[in-house]
Amino acid sequence: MTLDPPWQPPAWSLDPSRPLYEQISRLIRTELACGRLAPGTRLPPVRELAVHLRVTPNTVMRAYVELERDGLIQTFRGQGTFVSRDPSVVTASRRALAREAVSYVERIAESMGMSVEALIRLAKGEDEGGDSA
Amino acid sequence: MTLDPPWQPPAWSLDPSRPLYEQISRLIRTELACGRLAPGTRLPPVRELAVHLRVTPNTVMRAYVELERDGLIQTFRGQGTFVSRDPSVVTASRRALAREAVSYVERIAESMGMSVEALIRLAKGEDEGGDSA
DNA sequence: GAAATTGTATTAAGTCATTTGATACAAAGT
DNA sequence: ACTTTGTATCAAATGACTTAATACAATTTC
Repeated sequence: MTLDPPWQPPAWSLDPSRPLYEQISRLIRTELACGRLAPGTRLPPVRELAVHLRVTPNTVMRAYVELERDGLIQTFRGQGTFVSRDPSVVTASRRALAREAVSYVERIAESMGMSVEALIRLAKGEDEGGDSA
Repeated sequence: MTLDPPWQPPAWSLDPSRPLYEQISRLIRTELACGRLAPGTRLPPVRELAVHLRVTPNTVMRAYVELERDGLIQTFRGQGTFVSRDPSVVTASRRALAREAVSYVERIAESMGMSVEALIRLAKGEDEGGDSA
């Protein structure tokens, strides 16, 4: 019995706007955070994922290294790459992604001199003033 | 009577993480959006701002071109560069910045399979489940 | 009109991160 | 042994960004 494909990336979302290795690691990060990638799941071998994503094994490797540096995955020579079995890394990853995104809007909101809530309201279409009364 | 400095950038916030011209245009965009840069205000000459920011006139020019392409500023040879007098561009710029930031979090939230509100709550520290009752 | 100011255009070069491509080695499984 | 898989290294190509220098064009100022 041959090994069945361990996990397939959900979509072809690699664009040249940002580094490929970053997009790859972010993709896996997200899949892990939302539970579509269960703890302990085996990831595709670097060579295989490289072919699938049309990049060099080196590039996939760079993404894997980054993920392992952050404790999200573990690699074993000859065996493969696996999502960490520690369930806390999932929640940690969720938090990290959430914090990253939210702190981004917070930065923008602050530079524009408004609250995040106001920023969202503004984006959604309501007027901006607040002093219309 | 000599021309007094038209407008001075608020802070030295140029880092190598992103393109310089992008940071410059974003800076002006933000200043315009939050009203610190009034319509019709004259911007520093490319050469002057270049010296002030320690970059090449070319780089400042690239930022100005980008801003003019979006209708936020207008340039006149021999006169200088001015913020558009059209007050609607301010509100449009506000909206654009807000939309950009919010759509970013929306994208992240969606990829994580949650709402923006939940994402913010998660980032702020409360638990994620919601089934804790 | 001459000079200064300011925007615009062009060209060559240099820097840097990213990516490729190739190759070799190391550890685990069969 | 042989295959699979991760790891390491190196040279090269690519491309975006930035610098630097220079010249030209329009407007203001003298």
